[in-house]
Amino acid sequence: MPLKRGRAAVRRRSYHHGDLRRALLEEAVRTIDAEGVDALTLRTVGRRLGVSRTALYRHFADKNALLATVAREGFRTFRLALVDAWVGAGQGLAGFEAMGAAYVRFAVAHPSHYRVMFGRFLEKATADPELGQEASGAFQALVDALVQLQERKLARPDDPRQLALFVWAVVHGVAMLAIDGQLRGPERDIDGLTRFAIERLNSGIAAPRSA
Amino acid sequence: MPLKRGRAAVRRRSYHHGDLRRALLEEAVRTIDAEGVDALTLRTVGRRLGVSRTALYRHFADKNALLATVAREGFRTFRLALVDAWVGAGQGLAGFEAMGAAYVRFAVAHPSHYRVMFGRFLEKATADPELGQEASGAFQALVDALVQLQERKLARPDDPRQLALFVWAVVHGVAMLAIDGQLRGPERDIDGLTRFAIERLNSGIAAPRSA
DNA sequence: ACCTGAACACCGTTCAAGT
DNA sequence: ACCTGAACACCGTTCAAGT
Repeated sequence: MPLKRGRAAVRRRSYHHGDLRRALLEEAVRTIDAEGVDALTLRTVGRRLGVSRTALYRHFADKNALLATVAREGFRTFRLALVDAWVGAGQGLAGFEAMGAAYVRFAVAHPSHYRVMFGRFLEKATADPELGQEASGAFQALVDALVQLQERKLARPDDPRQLALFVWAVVHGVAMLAIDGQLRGPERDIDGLTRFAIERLNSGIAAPRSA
Repeated sequence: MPLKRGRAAVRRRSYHHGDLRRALLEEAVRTIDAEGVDALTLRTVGRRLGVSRTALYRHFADKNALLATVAREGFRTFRLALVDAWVGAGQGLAGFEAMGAAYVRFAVAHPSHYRVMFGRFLEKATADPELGQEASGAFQALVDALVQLQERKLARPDDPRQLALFVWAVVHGVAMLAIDGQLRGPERDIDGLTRFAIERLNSGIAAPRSA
């Protein structure tokens, strides 16, 4: 089969002195998003890139390190999506709502990737400090938004980190229920719950009128 | 090694005509709670019970079926814990708060078990309808409580299922953040966030005064 | 420097065979 | 009915060897 050989050779050449690390990462993300984490095997990734199944060890310590990097990159694009929504909607309460919607949208669009980012987070984070940093960055985007809301008297003057953790828990909870398939049947649509949650959330963290 | 043989024989006899299914289930839960889902291998479970590694297939279709049953039993004790807290605190708002605290407490006490219950729920649920029923039962305990709060004018007169989904998302979010190790460092203690979340939650779902 | 191929110690699952 | 043991097709990882 010269045709197949030829194609493999082309692939091979392009990574042989190209960025195999980058290619491995992208292939991993592709597999995870399409088939889930369990479907990710180092052997398959290697085969798809036309590379031996152990070539990966030149670029990552082990499979866990690969997953940690996948999670790290996930947090980076996640943060960008959140900030984009916040800025795009002109900040303030509208920005806050847009950010919440963007949060859930990201999780629903990339459920498996999202799960890698949050599942058994601690173990991966201690092994890869940069992952912890990226995650903190995403969280910080939320804190920043809340601080601004507080300055404009649009949110309660509680500790902003405490407030942010609460908000995070709410959207994280909605996202997890959504991607784990718990939102089925009547009155369990994701968008409906997201809107409702953000509305009730706003009411829960709103600044008291008497203040 | 006659001593070891003797002990194995005793073990063997007790399950040989005993309830191996039950024993397998309990051993699985024990391993999951102690070492996590990934550490659960059919071979180890069999070895620990002094039984061949394929004996399990007489009682469960496969490993997934075992996990689905583990999840199902988890939902049962989970529901009981929630109802206990609700009733024990005399229902009403105090009962609602107790139920929320009990929710997070259960997840923190059995993180791996909790993860099995909620992780990739849909696939397991469709394979095991009884699992879906138990999960719905736990959810229903929450709906029932909210309906009662509404009757006493202690909660907004929204659709109780929508309200329940929101509340569920909040406590599920707090629980997930807690067991995934995201609540570390200053002002990230679990109890503090739980209390804060329930308080803000109450404020978010409270009945409007003008009603 | 980067990659390969054989080898190792694990998996879940199947199935003919035992009692 | 219930359980076993060998066998199969998979894993991640290691390591000597190639270029």
